[in-house]
Amino acid sequence: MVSQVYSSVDDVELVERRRQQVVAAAAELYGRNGFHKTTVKEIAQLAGVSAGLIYSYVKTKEDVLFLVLRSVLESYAREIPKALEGVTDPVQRFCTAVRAYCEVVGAKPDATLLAYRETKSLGREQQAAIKEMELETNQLLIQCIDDCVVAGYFRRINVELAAYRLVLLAHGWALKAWRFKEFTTLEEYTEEGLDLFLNALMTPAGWQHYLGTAREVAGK
Amino acid sequence: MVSQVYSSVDDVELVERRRQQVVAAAAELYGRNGFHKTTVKEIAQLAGVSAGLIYSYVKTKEDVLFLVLRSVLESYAREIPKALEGVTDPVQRFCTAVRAYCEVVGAKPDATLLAYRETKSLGREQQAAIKEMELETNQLLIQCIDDCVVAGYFRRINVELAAYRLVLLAHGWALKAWRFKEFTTLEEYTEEGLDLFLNALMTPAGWQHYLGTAREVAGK
Amino acid sequence: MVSQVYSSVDDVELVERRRQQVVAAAAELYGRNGFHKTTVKEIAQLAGVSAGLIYSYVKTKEDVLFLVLRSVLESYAREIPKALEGVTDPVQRFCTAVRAYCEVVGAKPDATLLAYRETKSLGREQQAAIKEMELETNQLLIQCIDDCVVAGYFRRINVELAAYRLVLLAHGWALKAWRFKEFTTLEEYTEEGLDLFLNALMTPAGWQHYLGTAREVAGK
Amino acid sequence: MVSQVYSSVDDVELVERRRQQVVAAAAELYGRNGFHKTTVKEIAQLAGVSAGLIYSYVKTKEDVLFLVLRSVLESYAREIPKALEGVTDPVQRFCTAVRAYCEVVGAKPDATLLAYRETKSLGREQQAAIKEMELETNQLLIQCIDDCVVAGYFRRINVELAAYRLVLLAHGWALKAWRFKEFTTLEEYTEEGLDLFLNALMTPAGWQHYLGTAREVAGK
DNA sequence: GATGAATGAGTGTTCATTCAT
DNA sequence: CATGAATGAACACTCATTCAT
Repeated sequence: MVSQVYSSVDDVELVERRRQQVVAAAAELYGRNGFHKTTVKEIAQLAGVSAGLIYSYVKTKEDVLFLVLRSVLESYAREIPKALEGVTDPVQRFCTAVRAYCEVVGAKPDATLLAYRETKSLGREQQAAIKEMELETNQLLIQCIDDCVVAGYFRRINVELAAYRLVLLAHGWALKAWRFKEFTTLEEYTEEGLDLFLNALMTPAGWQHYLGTAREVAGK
Repeated sequence: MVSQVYSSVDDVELVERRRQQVVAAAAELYGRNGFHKTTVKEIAQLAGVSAGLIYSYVKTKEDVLFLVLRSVLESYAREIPKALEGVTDPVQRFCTAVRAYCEVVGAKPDATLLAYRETKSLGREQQAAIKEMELETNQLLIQCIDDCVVAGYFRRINVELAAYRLVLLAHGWALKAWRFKEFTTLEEYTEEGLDLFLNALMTPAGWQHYLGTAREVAGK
Repeated sequence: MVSQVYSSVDDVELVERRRQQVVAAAAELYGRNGFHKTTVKEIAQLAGVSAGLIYSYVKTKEDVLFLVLRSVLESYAREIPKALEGVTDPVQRFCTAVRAYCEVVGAKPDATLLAYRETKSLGREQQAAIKEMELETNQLLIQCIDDCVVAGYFRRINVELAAYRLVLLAHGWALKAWRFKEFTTLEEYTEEGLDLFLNALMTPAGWQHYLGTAREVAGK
Repeated sequence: MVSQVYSSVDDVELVERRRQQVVAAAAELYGRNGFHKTTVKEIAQLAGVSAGLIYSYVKTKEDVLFLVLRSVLESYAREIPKALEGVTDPVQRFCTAVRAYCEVVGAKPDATLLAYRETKSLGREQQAAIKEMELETNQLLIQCIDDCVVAGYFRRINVELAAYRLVLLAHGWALKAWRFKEFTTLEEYTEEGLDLFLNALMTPAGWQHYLGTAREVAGK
């Protein structure tokens, strides 16, 4: 389903390496000046290659944007599962996922902003591919929430909607970072947000369980 | 403080009328194709005027974007106070403000999206003017929250941060409307969101008061 | 032969008055910014009329330039004969004509420059009309020189060529005024130039006559 | 001191070649239709390149004009010293310089006219650079005249003013060529002009020396 | 006669993309 | 595989000119 980007070069490893060069340069410039004001030549220059070369690894200017956005979304899809590794308790998994998401976004807020701003600059298919990837990430959160619901820790709520609220919690940092940075930190923002959600979602049984595991975690 | 846009035409009423024409057409096209892919000629055509005429009411293509975004932000600043008219109870005012914000966003989600996507396409000064307007709107929410805190109905929390969470609640609908529309309604989204916040913010005294006024409101 | 400029207004006096307004404003602006960089609106504004009005007295933008240049050339054709009034001695007439030409040019050097720069911006016919007027002015000089030749005061030379050298003497001040002003005056420039020509043109009889009349003039 | 024109292409030889192409085409068109009426696309077409290419070798349309004018002024600065090579006698050097100047102007009268007409279309800096170059050329004449003065051949006159009169002699041909061609030749125009100046400038010692060297030259 | 809003053709300039070397 | 010169389509913006009022 994820649409591929054509390259005239066969050597897979080289393709990967060159694209990373280009994507890094492009991400930098897109963040600074936006996609439309960034020229292919500028990207080439910052990447240390010729303008023509880019077209050996990509068919259009928009492909570069797609590669950049894909790499952002991939980092989400990579980091959250990584953070969840070894965490088994449902509520802990939920909290961990939320924190991980916020942290990934916090590490590169510009990248998240870019996705909001420029996804629409892609062609239909690539736009769909990006949305698809976002849905996959969301699925991770949905799964976490659902596990808590099934375990009786969370109330029976609209799971997908709840997941989106968490996504907005994470993305919200990026969207308003220019203001937030003036009076709070990512951690405070995340923890308070998490607290807000736990208050709203947790069942009495959930609280009992949560406080128990929290004590346990603290006891280690 | 709000930066003005130059017009070579003096007749204030005419300027207003023509700009509305142009802004309406531009908003439509920006929403459909984005700011950069939208041609001044396309705007002129949709607005039913000549391309040259636009430049009698605006100095640059970016000015048109500014006028569009300004009209969006103005609708926020207009609708929320309007909804609050005659509402005196602090908690009711809070709820009303949130609902009004969500509704105004829900009425033109594309416009809100546009602000997120294209504000950065403006020049420094106009960007600042837009942010200024956003802060003014936020101030309305901040005031509502603060009144509740002062009255003892809300816990003593970081008021501005809370306001931003509400802003994100409202904007969130626009940001993810493409998905939300598939499984929920604006009203459900808003009410559940509001509920979530009330749960997190309200003091016991607040609840007591709230349930009282709610009964009263229902009793009417 | 002199091409006319069409006006939709009949009242001759009004036409004259309006055109003077416009020509004065245009001359000022052409001198400052050149013909091409000057817009009709700018001229209208400086002239204190509406842009549309200009087109009641003129058919095209180039007509305005033509009127400006014509007024310059007319001032030559007016001032030189005026200076010659009452002067009867051939050599004195010659000297007077040259001095008058230099003075007219010196009074409005920008106008002369304008003629050099922008005559080519006119249409064929108007260009020809301007050249025609210049030839008429030159004819005045030719006549003066020829009278001196006939009287035996000047050597038998190519009269028209000599006339052109005098024209270039006069125009030369305008062409290089930016530099001349730094180390000489119009009068010194003129007198030295005249002296140069007299030296080259005068016959012995001419000198004898000239010194006699000069003494006479001084004696008054 | 001479302001440079930016080129995005590094290969010096290629830049030189392409610019010559463009300058030749532009000079032709400027001479025919003037700078302002000449389109960049027209230049490109006549030069046999694409419109976009011009902007690899030049930053603005005005840069093209500057290159054209610079090449004209450079030809003056090149041809006069070249003609003076091997000529040692001061008066002969003077005559040679004047003749060379007239000849180089006569070879491309349109180019000289162009300088008069369009220098003002340049930006401040480039205008200054052109004037600077003109002053350098004038310096050549000033030197020649001064040498004659120092040698006692010429009277003690305002050397710079005299130089300018010679410049106007040379340029005069270009300015009035449209008329001169009808009744004289460049050579006649030049020689008569030179004669006029020699008559005015030379001392008795100068004449004696001059007639001697002239006989000598004729004797060869 | 006078106004100035409206028109729309025209142009300088940019930049994604190609391709000969 | 890599370069960068060359192309040419596209677009913002200007301004002479018109015409309804």
